[in-house]
Amino acid sequence: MYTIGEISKMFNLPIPTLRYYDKEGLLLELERDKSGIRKFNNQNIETLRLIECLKKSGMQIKDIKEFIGWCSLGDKTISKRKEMFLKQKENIENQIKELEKALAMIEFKCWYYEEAEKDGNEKRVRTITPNELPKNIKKLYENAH
Amino acid sequence: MYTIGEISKMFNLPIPTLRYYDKEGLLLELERDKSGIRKFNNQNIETLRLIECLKKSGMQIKDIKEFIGWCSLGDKTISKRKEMFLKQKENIENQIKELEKALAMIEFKCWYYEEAEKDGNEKRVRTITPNELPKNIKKLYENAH
DNA sequence: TTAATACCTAAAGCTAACTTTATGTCAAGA
DNA sequence: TCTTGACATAAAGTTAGCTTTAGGTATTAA
Repeated sequence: MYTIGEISKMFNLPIPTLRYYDKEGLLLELERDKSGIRKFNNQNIETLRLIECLKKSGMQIKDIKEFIGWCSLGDKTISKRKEMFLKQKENIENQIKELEKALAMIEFKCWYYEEAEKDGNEKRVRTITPNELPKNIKKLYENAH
Repeated sequence: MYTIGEISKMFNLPIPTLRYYDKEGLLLELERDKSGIRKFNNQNIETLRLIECLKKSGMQIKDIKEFIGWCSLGDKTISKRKEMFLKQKENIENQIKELEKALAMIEFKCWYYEEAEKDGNEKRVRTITPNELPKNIKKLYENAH
């Protein structure tokens, strides 16, 4: 059993954030001692790990809460929960694709400014047409557009 | 030259959002006609493409604005701009790594609920120890932890 | 000439996800 | 006994990034 301070260090989350998650209904099974102090068990830690993962993948608190609610309704919500994870999987895959497109653009810009820095100005590099670009840079340019 | 309505459709951004970007100083070189109507040229469109990319990669408006400011200061800010893109490149690479970790966790959960759905309950799948997991699933589990 | 449409501004409003503040309880050490 | 530190609550405040509202101008179509 862990106190809120210990969990705060464990997950690198401020104590008020943990209390906020609790208030929002993300930690349904969280117990208290006789004087009202929160006691986190391994189950709660697993839940927090999942919350961490879902948040990192961009899911909103209210949707995480909905999922947590389903969990507490037992076996009859298994399909719903599976569907949610399948959707979230697609979601993350799309995010990764989008980031990879952005990365191509940024890498092109890195090259661009590398050249400009060598020249001391942007004159030459600014007027290069896509066809004159080095092969690898051309690829970046195309991926970004 | 394009009107704000045309640009709105082109980028799939609401008109007020474009006006907001302008107000925030993200579209420094934006011209107006005699009656004050915004006229977007190809340069502005390039800027919007970059804004789109930087936003997609999680950069804040105020930082994009700072960068736009550097651009208007000419050659003496070339190194600064290069550094910004190098930092942003790392940033995106980290985001992708984080998303891949989250993806492993989510894929594990997909498998978990697939099994639970077959069984009609979570009993069996819940009590499987990491070592008993199928090889490919074990990998997901480990990547996620 | 009027009505619709597309533009304009300033300012207020909104939402998510915290974060801060003010106030209070409780247990342990000096 | 008193103070310190870790916990608690409710409620107000914060921030980013829009979005909506209210009111006005200018051009075109009937």
